[in-house]
Amino acid sequence: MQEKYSPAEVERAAQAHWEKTAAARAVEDTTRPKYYCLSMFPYPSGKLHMGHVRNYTIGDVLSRFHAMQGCNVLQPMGWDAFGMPAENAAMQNNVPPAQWTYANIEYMKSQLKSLGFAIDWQRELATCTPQYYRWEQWLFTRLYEKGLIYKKLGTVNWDPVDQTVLANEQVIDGRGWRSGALVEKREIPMYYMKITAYAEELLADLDKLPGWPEQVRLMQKNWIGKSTGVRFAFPYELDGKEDRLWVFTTRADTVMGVTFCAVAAEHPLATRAAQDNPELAAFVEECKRGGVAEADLATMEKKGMPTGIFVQHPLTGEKVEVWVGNYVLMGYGEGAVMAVPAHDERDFAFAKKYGLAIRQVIAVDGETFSLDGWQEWYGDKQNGKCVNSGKYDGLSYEAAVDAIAADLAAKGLGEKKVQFRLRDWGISRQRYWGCPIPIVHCAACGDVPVPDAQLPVVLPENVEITGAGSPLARMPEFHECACPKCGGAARRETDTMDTFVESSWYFLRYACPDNDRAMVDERLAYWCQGGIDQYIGGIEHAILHLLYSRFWTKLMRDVGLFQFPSGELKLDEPFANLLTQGMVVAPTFYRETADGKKQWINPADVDVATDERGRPTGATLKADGRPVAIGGTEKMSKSKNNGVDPQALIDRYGADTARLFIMFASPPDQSLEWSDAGVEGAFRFLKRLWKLTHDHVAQGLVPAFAGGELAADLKDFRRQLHQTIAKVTDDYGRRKQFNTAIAAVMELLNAYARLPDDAAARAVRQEALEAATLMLFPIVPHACHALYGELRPGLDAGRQPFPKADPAALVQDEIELMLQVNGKLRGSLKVPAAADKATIEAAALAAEAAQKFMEGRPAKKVVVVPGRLVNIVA
RNA sequence: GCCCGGAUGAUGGAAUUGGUAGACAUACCGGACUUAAAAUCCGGAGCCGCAAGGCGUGCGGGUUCGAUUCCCGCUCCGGGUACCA
Repeated sequence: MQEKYSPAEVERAAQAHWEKTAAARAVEDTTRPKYYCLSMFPYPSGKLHMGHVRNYTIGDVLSRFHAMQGCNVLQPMGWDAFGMPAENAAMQNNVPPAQWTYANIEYMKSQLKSLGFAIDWQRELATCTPQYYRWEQWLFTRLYEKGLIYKKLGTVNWDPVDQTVLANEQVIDGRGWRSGALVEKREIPMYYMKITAYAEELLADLDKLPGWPEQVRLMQKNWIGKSTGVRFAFPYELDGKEDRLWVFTTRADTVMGVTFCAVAAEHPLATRAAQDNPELAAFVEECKRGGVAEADLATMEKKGMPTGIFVQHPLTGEKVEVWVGNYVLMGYGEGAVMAVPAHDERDFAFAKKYGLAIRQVIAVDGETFSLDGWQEWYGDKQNGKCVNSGKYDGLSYEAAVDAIAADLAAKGLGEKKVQFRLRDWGISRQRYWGCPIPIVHCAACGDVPVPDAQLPVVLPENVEITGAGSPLARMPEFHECACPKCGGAARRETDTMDTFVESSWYFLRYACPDNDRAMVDERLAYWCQGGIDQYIGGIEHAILHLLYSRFWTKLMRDVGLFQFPSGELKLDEPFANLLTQGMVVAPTFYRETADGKKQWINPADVDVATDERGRPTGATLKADGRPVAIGGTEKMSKSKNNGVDPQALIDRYGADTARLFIMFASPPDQSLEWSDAGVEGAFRFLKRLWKLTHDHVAQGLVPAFAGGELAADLKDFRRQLHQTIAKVTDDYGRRKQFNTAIAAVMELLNAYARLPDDAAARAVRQEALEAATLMLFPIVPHACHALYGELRPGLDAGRQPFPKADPAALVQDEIELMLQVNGKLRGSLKVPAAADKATIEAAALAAEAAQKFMEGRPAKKVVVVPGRLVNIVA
């Protein structure tokens, strides 16, 4: 055995062995329990970053651990290959997106391989290949025919200079990122998926997911946002025609306090009023400026202007003026809201600003209403009672809502309605690098889905990206086509799909990536029975990706795709267990260019000066020594250029050290501020493990301890060994917390190093090293493969069962209890493990430390916590 | 703005169900080995205090024999906010 630990050699040999034995190949096998361990597939941005290493190491640890527990493990990997960065790169470097993407995939795959993950590469898929996306197009046409996909207008960010639609990320302070032009809202036709038709089920089924973090279920619940309210109308007459202004409210109990209504700039009433009011027309135009991101809309200054149009209050008949408000959005609900300034904080601020009437209709006992400022209780549903509300006076929230809804219904002006915050999913993108939407537009036949025989609609790969409009729209060879129905000249849809669509079903395709006749086949029924056993990915996907994936699984179920000749796969929810890893965050650095844009600089290219508390005080660019600005600490991303490439770490210390270090740095669900301080420690630990094994092996192998009498110190050590096995098993299996598992093994090896250097200890040493290498194998598989091979020549560490704790070794005769007086730690006492409560109490009261701090007072109470402590209250 | 998290020594973190706060590491300090250094090994260390002891888990309150853990109110940091993925 080599005396020195040399990771490069060890890792090359272990990887060659796994390659030769096809160790990671997953084959359906009904004789063993399956364990489908899925990590979120990466966007091929160029290089791996630390977030990837963390994500995929967690997946690999769980995969390898479960394989050692006897499971048939599937750990696949693929590429979320469509997306915007490829187009940006194309503009910057003049390389077609496909070429850039495939080159990135090749490099990142080599990085993943060098990290030694037990991935079944035969199942690799990339979403940008027609072999993959043809099935997405195929399902699209099915859903279109079922009415689950439909067309309507949607609002987008429009860059008037580049003549293109911008992503929210590309709108910076209301301007286009490249042109610097003020962004406008524009309404364009888009395809929508009817996710709202599944809102009830998506909400209810959250209860079927005990293996998900409560946090994520709560976020999804709030996102879906089920609320019961009242949809009702304000009647009005305009231009000689009678009509109704519809609104929705969850606070129908306050309807008597309505003093005005507000509509979106695009609302028909606003459009009509603007016709003969140039000032209002200008305001409507102003409202259309700016982007569509919710965060911007919610934080901007609320502005409004009266339309001069009045509607009738549905209960009192009173005249209510209609305003245009920049905070009301056409796409949400009715595009109009009722305003009750006395009991809604936003309406209150608006009314104060424009001097509109504020009418109190809710009172809470002991509280005094004032028009001067907003108080929390004004919106209180729990304790409020109606006042100034005529016949509704004195009613509680629920009683008032019921009575008012009934009265509105009697007049035919409204009814109770369940409403969701969740909106239908707009999937059209005016971009090139995405899956083409399989629709043909025919003047005679309308929108015609592409027939199966003509699928896939292949995305042309040799294109030039200019950043202005969609290249597909400029390619007649792509969009000129014959109508599948009538054969006449027609135009192919040039929009592509949201890339969230590809990531909504890739995990099902891993079961059968090679099937060119069907989207999924029977193999799905094997791997996905009961759901995917473990899904691991970043918490940033808690809502969108996970909600869309849940939705698509239900769609595929309802299209009948889970019915196989061998039986039906019952699958309502794709992911049985979810581990959301915390973000790996890093500081951002930038310089402003002459035209005021931020140029992001990688942390690796920056020197940071800190004060004595380690806080950054300034930063300079390594290349020129001149200062750079320090931005926020954010998740590692391509757009902020703050990703840290793990390659330098792997090259210097090896994959095992990188894996060990990132697992030891913090528990997986916690966010992690990147710093490589401590990498040396991880490397040192592996060197130490190597040396301890070497020194033992050099004295000749002995059989592992298998029973018999031991001296007290060896007995204690064995107890620690088996406690460690129990703890590590629990940490890997139930807790999924790896830093504490590593710490426990470190402690074990610290104790090992203190064992006496005599013949009696050798069998225990053998037992401990075998167990330690197997316990660490899931985290540092290369080193442990080599070490175990030295300890047990001819045996393959990865194929060994995980060590089992021996209950006999865990037995303890005497235990130590902490001794508290009045809740403060004052000493400890040793008692027999079997001692009863009375014995412990007596021993505690007699203890010197207890006597001293009781200062002669009698014990009022003695609390005994078995196995832990005694607290004397004196 | 809204929804969801987080905050513990100089640093990453531990304390699993309300029961020894600071395990295990990093950095630091001291010692051994060495001509010397690196590597390695051993030891020290929350803060205040000579000690006895006191204080201490972002801040302010509360519940409890006992609170890092539960409740109420804040501050700051991170994630999401529907076209970044």
